[in-house]
Amino acid sequence: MSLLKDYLGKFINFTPTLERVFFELCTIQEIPKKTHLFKSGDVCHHVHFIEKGFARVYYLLDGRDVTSWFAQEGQVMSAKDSLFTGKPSDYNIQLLEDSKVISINYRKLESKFDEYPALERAARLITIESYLQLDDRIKNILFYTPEERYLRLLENYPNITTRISLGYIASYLGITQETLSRVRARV
Amino acid sequence: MSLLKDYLGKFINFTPTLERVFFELCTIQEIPKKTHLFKSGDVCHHVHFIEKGFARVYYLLDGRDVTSWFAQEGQVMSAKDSLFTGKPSDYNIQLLEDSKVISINYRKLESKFDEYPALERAARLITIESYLQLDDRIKNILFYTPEERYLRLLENYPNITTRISLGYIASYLGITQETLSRVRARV
DNA sequence: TTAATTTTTTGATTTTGGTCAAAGGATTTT
DNA sequence: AAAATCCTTTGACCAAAATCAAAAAATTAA
Repeated sequence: MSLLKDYLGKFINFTPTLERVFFELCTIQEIPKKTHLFKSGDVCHHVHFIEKGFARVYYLLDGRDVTSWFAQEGQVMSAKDSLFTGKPSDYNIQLLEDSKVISINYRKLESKFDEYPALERAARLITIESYLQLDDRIKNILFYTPEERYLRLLENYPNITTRISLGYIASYLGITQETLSRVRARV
Repeated sequence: MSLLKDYLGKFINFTPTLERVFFELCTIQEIPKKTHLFKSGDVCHHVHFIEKGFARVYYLLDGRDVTSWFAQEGQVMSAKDSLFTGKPSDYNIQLLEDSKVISINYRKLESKFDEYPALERAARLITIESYLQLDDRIKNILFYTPEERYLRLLENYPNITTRISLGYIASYLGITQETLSRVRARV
């Protein structure tokens, strides 16, 4: 649990009570790679925190498999389009390595907000963090060439090339794997 | 003020006290077109609500002017990359029509959250709305062709072509204005 | 109303990245 | 260890959009 406590520490000052209330909403699991934590079309009720391992969010559009997000140790992920709306999601979540995952029941968390405003504050701040990540992603897509996008991804995930296969990285960058292979040959 | 009250009504149940506290943070102004509400490099402390008119968020990258967001009557806009971080923004905000703008002091708003959790809740829900808008924008860019993106934009802003010049729309769609002109000729 | 400016369209050409296909490596399974 | 599968690279060709340039249309200012 220690990575999760570190992560949340940026957003909340845990009292013993708050800590107990929060961690009662969590379940921890060891899950083998390739497992799907979530499938598109379902409604998402959980936020997943990666204690160990690597996961991706992706979607399928007329046969194409497009990765839209990665999460490694110390990061959260969810099908937020569904989590925030209660509607079925466009996204899937899949583990790319054997992982240790803490899943937080977001519906139960929401139900604590009236009693524990500190939890609602943490949720707000984490939503802001998610917003800023998306904003960065859009800047990347709109302002930079594929080569620049690849280099910037490597800054955020220095070891991604040893952990994640080329095709997933390419689709995250919005290019084909052939193009990424050529970019890589150049740099 | 009535558009703003309608907008906020989706996120908060105003008591007379809350309403007074909130609207004390607001200033309303009539501002001529082409005025900049905000310039990149500055730190943003306000959220702007468009009561009347049209505005865009854009940034400049080695000479290119790229529009990243539009807001018309009933919508909010801000340089959120700065608003949420306190760092200088990459974005500019400019009015494209003579407008009536309500500006909300976000720093003062934040300072009310401890005393009025309902305000923090509204802020959280509006942040979620912003997140979902960005998520939609990314899906648009990654999944659809320029022609499809244009048609989808028209669904959200049916009258945009009569109000906003082609170049701004093109850069929002991630294409050149020549390409948009040809797309338009086809449809 | 005319002149000036800005916006939009059209054309020719170039560039970038996509597609299709196949070969080479690496990893996993039997 | 061999076979099978999966992942990555390379090549030839193609398509979409960018770029450069200029003309036409619309808007604004004089």
